[in-house]
Amino acid sequence: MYNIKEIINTVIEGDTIEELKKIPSNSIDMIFADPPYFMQTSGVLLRSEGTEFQGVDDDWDKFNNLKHYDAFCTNWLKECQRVLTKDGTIWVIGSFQNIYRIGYILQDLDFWILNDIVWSKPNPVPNFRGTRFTNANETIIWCSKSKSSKYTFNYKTMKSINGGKQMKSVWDIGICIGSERLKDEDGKKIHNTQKPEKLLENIVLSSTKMGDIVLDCFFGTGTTGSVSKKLSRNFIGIEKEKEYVDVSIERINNTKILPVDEYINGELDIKPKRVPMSSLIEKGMLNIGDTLYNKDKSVKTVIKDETGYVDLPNGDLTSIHKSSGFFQNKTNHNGWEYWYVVQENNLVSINTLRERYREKYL
Amino acid sequence: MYNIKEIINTVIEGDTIEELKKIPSNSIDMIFADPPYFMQTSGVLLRSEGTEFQGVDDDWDKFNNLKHYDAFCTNWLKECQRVLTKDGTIWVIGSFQNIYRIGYILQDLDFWILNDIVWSKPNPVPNFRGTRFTNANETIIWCSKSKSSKYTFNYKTMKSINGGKQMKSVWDIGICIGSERLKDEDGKKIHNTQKPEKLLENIVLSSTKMGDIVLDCFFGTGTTGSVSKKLSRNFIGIEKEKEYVDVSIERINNTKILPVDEYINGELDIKPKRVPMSSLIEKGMLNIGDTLYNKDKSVKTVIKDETGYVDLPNGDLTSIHKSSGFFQNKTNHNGWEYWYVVQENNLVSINTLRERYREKYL
DNA sequence: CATTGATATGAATCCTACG
DNA sequence: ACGTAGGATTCATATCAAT
Repeated sequence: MYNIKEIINTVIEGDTIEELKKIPSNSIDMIFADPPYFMQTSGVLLRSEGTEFQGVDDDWDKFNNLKHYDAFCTNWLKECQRVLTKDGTIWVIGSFQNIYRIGYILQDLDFWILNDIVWSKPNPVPNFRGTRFTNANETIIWCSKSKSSKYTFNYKTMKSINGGKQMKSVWDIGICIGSERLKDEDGKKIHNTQKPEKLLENIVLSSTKMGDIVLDCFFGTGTTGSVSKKLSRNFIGIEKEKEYVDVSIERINNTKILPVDEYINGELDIKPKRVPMSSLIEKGMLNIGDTLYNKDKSVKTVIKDETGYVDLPNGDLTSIHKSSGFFQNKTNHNGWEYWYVVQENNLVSINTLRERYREKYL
Repeated sequence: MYNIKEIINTVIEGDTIEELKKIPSNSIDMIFADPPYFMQTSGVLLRSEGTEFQGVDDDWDKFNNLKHYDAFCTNWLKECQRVLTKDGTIWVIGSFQNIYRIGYILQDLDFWILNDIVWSKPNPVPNFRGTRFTNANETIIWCSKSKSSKYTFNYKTMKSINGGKQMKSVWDIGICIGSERLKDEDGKKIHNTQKPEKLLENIVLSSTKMGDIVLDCFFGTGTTGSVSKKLSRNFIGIEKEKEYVDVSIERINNTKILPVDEYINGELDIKPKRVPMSSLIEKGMLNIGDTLYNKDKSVKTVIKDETGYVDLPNGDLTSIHKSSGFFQNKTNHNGWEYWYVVQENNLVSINTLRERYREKYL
């Protein structure tokens, strides 16, 4: 069994399942997995001008049949579930050839699907023969370890990155080409399925915090490691092929850690400490007997006890939240934004008092 | 067992699996299926202003667990496979809650996936609580009955509709709202999951020919029937709920058949009849012993026999296609466009001779 | 009539820290 | 583990009223 501290920010050369078995349980915050797709391609595919299209024809993508592929995936996904912390999440990318096997197995293992992200490619490989729609998408399934996991999702960070709108499950990202694509001395691509960094940036920024441990058990050229380093996360890579291990280590060594900004440190998603009404009363910022008003003073109530409960017209005692809901005839309620109090002849929001409390005492 | 002619362009009220069993084998050209998604929602979901979101809470979407759902889907998908013609195709739509069950079962039943289409929604329901990425996509899996099916795909029709570019597997289509959404007298939506007609238009136009029989075994409000009628295809609907049956019949009666155009009749995808070299020789348009040249006359060969085989420099006999490939040092080859023959002192493309043959004899 | 603004709503696995 | 209270949360489009 590995000591987790000794394998952090390293690439382990070895078989995915064998190496996963050596990682301690409940030690990994997030996993990204880009397994073999089992493309089941056969023969050569020619472009219309007669040249040969270089698709995925690697030995690592060969399986005897779907059932073998299922067994393989069940094995490594079980180990992934074991090594994840209880609130950890896993992302698995695939295409129509394999993603239905992956999704089915994930559900059978009681992973809980949070989203299925569509990687929509503006520049996909066209369908050379005109036999189908251009296959312009891959799917990334995002799951928590279990239904009850309190997973990390940096909602406001992603909303801000997305120009102030909720980020959707469809991501338009170009395939990995140009200078980002790793090539050997002859200019030949080193790996057939290198993923674009933008894809991993979205994944890492949305589902991890600074300092988290990200595991990629099909490391390839190390995109996950490089992006994790850039964004001040820790990574662990597992990769079977020595050639890829060497390439990824060099790539990560050449990667610079970015200056920490509000997206990287996730400050937009830090939740302020909770403040109960009783704390304001305890500090004398509010008092039992104080009258609370809504903004236009058309509604009022009185603080009745040290917990901050107020009275309703029928005499019931209840929280500032329930009471604000009652007076607005709504089922929800945020009393902090509804109620005001008169202090020194000014109408002051109790939310303002809460902010003062946080500044002074937290 | 139904007589297929008697159920064409009708809506059958009844249980999906029971009614499918009464449809003759190998009788249906295309199936569109929009099964229950088994959403597994619970409780109420409130918008931030406090009103309740009206999601899918119909009895037809309730199952005990995933295994029951799997068994249900296996049953109806098996019947679908039986009723499809050998070259028939099926489209099944779903969301992340169920589509991995569907895709897995389809593959286990030896359906052959042709594409997974992403229905990308510009106007999805937002995530009210900020807990995930906005779920902005559904998936439609398109399969042929078997790997060897010679399925219909109107490639050029779809390319033309798409402004001259190959149509991709990602479709941007808005959800069904406004006047297209069927409502009752009180203005309430009749069905919780009515699909947009644009979606079905793409499906019907791409994968069927005029006059084909389209089956929808979860007919709902009859979008499939209405679109099929508009586009001069035949439909059969199966629907359990009498309310939906009545609504769909009225809807289809009010649907007008569109004037047949080049998209509806699929003329862009009509393939010219194949003409063997032997036919041109038989009709005396070419003769054994004729010399064939490439366009600049730098390469030549001679027709050696009645099948139209020509000789290579090494003496081998081979087809016009293989030989044109040989001289261009390519693995592919279209001999019709490469070779010319001298007739009445003019260099004439053998492709021109083929066109003359088609005009005269086909 | 054109424009602006308020309101309604759609396949949704939609909260969580603390006691 | 479970109940409770604190507290956070939406986008595109259609319709209709008001200007």
